Amino acid sequence: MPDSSTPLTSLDPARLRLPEKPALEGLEAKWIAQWEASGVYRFDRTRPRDQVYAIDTPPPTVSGSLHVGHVFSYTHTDTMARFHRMRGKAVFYPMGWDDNGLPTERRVQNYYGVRCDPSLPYDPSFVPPDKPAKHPISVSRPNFIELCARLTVEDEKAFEQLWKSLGLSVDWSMTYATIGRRAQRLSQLAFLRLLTRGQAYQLEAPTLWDVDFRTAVAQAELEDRETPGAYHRIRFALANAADVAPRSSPPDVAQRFSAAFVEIDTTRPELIPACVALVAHPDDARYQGLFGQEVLTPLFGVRVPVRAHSLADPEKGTGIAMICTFGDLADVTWRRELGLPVRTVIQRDGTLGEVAWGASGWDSIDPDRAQRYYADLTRLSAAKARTKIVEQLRESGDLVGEPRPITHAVKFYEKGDRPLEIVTSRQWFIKAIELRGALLERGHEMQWHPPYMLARFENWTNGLNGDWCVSRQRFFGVPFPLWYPLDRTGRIEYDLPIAAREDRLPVDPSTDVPDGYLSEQRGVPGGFLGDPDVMDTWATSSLTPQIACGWQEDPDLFKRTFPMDLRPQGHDIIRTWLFYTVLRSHLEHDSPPWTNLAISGWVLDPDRKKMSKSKGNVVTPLALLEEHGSDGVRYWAASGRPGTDTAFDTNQMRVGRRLAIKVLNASRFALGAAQPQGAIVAPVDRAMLRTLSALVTEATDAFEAYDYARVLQRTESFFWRFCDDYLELVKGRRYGDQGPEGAGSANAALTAALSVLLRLLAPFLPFVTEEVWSWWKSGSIHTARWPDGAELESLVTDNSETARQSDQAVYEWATDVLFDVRKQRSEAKQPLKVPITKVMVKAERANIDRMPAVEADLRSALRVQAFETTVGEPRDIVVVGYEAAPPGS
RNA sequence: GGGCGGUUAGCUCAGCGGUAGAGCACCGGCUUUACACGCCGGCUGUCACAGGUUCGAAUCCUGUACCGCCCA
Repeated sequence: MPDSSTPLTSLDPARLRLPEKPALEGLEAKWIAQWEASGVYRFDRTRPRDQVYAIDTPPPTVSGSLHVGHVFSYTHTDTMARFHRMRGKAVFYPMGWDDNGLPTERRVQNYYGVRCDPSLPYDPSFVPPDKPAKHPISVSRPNFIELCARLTVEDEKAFEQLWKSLGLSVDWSMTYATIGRRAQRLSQLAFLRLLTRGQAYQLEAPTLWDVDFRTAVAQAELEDRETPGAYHRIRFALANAADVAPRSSPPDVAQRFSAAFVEIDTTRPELIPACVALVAHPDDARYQGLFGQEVLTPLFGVRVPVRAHSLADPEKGTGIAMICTFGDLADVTWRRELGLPVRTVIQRDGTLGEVAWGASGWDSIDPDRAQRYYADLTRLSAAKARTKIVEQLRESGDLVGEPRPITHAVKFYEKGDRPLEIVTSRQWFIKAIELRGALLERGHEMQWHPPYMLARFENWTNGLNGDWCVSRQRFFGVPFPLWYPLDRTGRIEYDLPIAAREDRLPVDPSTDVPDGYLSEQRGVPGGFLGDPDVMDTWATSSLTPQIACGWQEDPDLFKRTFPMDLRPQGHDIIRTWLFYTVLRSHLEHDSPPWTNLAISGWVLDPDRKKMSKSKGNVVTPLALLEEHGSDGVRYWAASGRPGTDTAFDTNQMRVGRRLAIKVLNASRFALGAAQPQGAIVAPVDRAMLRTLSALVTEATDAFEAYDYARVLQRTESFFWRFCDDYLELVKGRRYGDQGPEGAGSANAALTAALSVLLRLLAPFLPFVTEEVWSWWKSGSIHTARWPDGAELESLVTDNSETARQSDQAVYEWATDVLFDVRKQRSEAKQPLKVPITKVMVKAERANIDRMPAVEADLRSALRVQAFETTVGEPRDIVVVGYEAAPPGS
């Protein structure tokens, strides 16, 4: 630390370099280059764990664009990083890029005009066309991933430039990418460890499924959307009653048995062919007689039982519902708990599949009739099939009344456009549900800033309804490091997965060959097949602490950085990134991944809506940085308190820019005539320094508590009063009005205050503070020691309680007089250059006694020729007159 | 339906048990030797509403309303 031993008041006139007219323009370019060259933000990996401050930076999605929301929250993190660096910690502050996953996949497809076909072999000589071809070119998964890597490298350069412009004090020698080789290796390694410990398993089960992306999705990726729909009242004939009628009776005959119908309400009538039972609440008096009986599905004539289950809601519709394969998650539960058969009609592409009515599992009392109706539904999407079946039901007389439109919450994949279906498929899962209690405890082991964000985590953890489905039927992602043997008939033996050896990772099972096999054996009986899926991108992102800290790669680094000190992130991804990272760390390290969580709010547009690209209200950050200066933009961002949503406000950026300019000018003043320096003896100087000392203590405490916004607010507020009152008050004295002793005191106090104020502001305004620091100090302000209150107080000889109170009272009295006289001058509309001839001061004895200590300062600051004092109350300060304006002015 | 946060000056927000605050906006004045990217001053409020606790409530408690978010 170059400056740590330099006394606060030291000022070497020989090295002082003051610009004529200081300006903010060009400071970003100048200091970014300087910082890079000198390596001020480089992590010192020789320091022991307790001297390290490790930050688990959110890797931004590179295929998207950066927006003000990023600028906002990354600035918060940077202020904290800078504080801890100045506190003497070795700050471990790497940057990751999240290039893994669907958004990149889509961007690469469009950019190069390719599509991924995982069945193709790798083509090492493949070169993408200059322009996308009319028809997409099919490429292998490794080729596709190469293209993803190529494009994301470009995106990452642009991101890095922007982050540097913003002044993030990241160590740019430590970056990682979530699709990079290291991240892939660690994702696969961590997965294999889970598999070994039985914490990952595969299962063929009903899973939430997006029919457009044709992939499974996890609970955390769902969102409810209010969607228009309709209740359809459908009648089911009692099977016994229907037996009375001829089997092929036309609808009008069946209607005669109207007493023998039960009516249900459904929003998904297209699932009637998938119906396996009806269900009502066991206590529902209306249906007691029906339990155990059978009914016939309309149109298809399938006998299904009526069952009782407590999950059935008597208040909903008619209180009795149909159970289908699968309409929603309740259907999945009912099927499992009631032991019902599976009758799947919805396929993975979202259409209704072929069914052979009358065949086993598709029994019907009238297969021909069922087939006739069903033929018109086959290959229709669920939505179209719904329209069609409503016509059919109306025609058959099984639709009671007309559909009643409603709006209801429907589950969607957060990136999807159509409602999710539930499809039975083989997927990999990581255990989570049995760990709920342990994870809640982990939540309590960490410090949350703000604390109430813990409730979000608890809320989510308590609401978990299944294990984490981690397999995705996509391409650009980390593949599962697994193959499956094929038996003699070519059947895949899922129960005997072949795991890759750890020392081979990362592997791509679509091109790599498992040990003991030849590549010719891929896909042939007796051979093998690679697992075709990739992992959920969160399965990689949930390992950012392990990736950044070098788990299983750099044990020395890992020991010095893990568990990390801080995870900063947005509250929108508590249930995903935060939750999964806690889960993985719990499973792998039996520890929370961090000690502190700083949760940022959102940036809201003027209509109080979240700023987002889709809403078209995003401002490009680069333009903002150019217009308001990086320090100005950072000022706005840092005014947003932890966890609080904050309005996008260019006005605040202007205020921040003004603050930065003020720092330049005030510094120039403070340093402009800083000789002679002497003992700090004037009461106002001592009072100012003690107030500043209290500010330092408060700021340090607030920063320790992650309340950076408070530090900024308090420091700014002090700084402005410092400029407007203190600087004005001592201006004449520091120029020598009252002799060398008075000047020496003022200059020493000014120098010390400036040194401290610059350092307090450095985490927020890194550019302007570094610039001013460079005028008179060696080394970077960003590695200078964070100020400390005791050090400031030590400049003042007498710190007795009496001296404190007395100096403070003198300072307050001086500012009272300053204010009263300024006000009268303003009301009299007299310019400052016109001297006031006399001010009559009537006040309490104590304050009159304080006059001599400040009178000379006040005379100079206010241009008062004389004060005339009398003891008395009430206090009365009166400007008696102004000197006549000089002739001709 | 459950949970969390919010409601303070025209706007953005701080204050969270002791006489209502800041910045911006607005109005008036001032070239003042650090700064006109500035300085000095002025105006602005049933602290959402209703109860309660307290000598005293914007602040603590209970309830209501509205806004936002999370979860089901």
